[in-house]
Amino acid sequence: MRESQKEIVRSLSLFSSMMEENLDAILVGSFLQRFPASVVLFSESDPADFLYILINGQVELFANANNREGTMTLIRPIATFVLASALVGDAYQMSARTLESSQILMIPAENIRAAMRKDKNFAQKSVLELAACYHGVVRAYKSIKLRTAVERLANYLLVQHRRQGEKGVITLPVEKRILASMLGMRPENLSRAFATLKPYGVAVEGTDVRFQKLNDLQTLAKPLESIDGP
Amino acid sequence: MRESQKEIVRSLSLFSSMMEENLDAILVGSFLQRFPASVVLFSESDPADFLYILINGQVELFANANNREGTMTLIRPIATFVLASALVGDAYQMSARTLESSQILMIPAENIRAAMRKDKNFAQKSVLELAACYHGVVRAYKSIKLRTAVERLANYLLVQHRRQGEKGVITLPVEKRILASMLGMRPENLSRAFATLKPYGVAVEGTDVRFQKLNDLQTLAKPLESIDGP
DNA sequence: CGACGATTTGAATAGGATCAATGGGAGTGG
DNA sequence: CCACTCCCATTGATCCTATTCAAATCGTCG
Repeated sequence: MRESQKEIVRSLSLFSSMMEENLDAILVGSFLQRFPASVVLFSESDPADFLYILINGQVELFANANNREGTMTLIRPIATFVLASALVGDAYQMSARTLESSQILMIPAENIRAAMRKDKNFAQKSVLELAACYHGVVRAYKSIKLRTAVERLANYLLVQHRRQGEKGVITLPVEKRILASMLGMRPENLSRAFATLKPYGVAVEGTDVRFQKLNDLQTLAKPLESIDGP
Repeated sequence: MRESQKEIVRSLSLFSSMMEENLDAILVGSFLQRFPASVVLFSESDPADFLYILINGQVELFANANNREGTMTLIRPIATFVLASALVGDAYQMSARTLESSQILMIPAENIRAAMRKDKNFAQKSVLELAACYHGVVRAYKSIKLRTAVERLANYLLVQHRRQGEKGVITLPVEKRILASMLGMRPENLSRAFATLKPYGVAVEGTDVRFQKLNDLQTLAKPLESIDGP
């Protein structure tokens, strides 16, 4: 484990205030690996042997049932994923695959559990991190239960617009196929949802989306802080 | 706070191994209250001032958006709810209402946060509890994303059947109206879903449901451990 | 250039929602 | 105790959303 990698780990709030020796202990047996695109890192129900940290690239967490597959969430750097499973020590709840070539740090889950037992501060940080994860799924759950496909897309676009700096245009961070799955629809339906938003000033050009009537779009989307953030 | 109430709290794994003095400290300012049915305890976006413990009765957590309302989950005794919000100290993510007359213990959220800072063991237990909550929402999210309404109902029935002791008959623990909302459908659609399951040996008699062809029902439901539990 | 996958568009279908009407209990008040 | 009311549950008819199947177009990469 090189110093530079340790600094990356420390940049995460989960590890930011961890004592040096505990952080060193966590990183024993960890390894950084580069995966090409479209590699399955693990599958749901595999024993959760590692906590993952995405250093760069992009990862999709997805799930299968009844011959159907759905994107649960997307991970972008720098962030941990499958923290809950690693902390509890049971099986992964979702599968993961790289969407692009990605550098990923893998930390033995046992190290994480040991740290939780030993390091009070880390346990507290874990509580906050897990609460944030929980919050995120609850939002996604509300969104799919209470909104139509077009509303979900409209709100997704508005959230991205805010995150990307309110420039009147955004770049979709993933393939539309994946975006469709994340929003709980088929690719065909996403195309049609974009078409439905055209009268609301949404102009799609490849991976770029331009907004010409933000007020109209907001009126349609009816964003809620409890789902879409502040 | 009477001794008997303290014992109830201690019966929860979250508090089971907490030192006596810390438990006493948590319960300062807590109060036990009986609410009639259909009382809203709090609404999403209210500041999370309390951790709730349902002693008896039944509580529904629900959410609103766009004039629609949906049941997020049901709480049955004895269990805490809104732990994540209480631990983090921001707003509730869901609203809550009693479905029956219910006894509820309300613990000031600040006490919970103080305990997390002070009591390493409690922080660890909180991690496990939050991970379990997270797991639960992920299951619900998978279910609604990957299954049809009939499949969700079939799997719900099988889970209840297991929980109620595999007797070939179950009693629905909630009104069908609420069950429908929890499964992400309209009451009318739940009726039709039950009708669809009739050829699979599902016989509804009021709040009782009898199973006459469990194998057929399982074949239809295709239950998965990662969604429906072991 | 050629092949492959992603995206879009069209047509038909299926799954749920909505609207409307009826029946069935539970609780209330006379 | 009974009539009345209200809400839940069921059923039918219809509408709307989203999926499926099919085909055409576009882009990218080898």
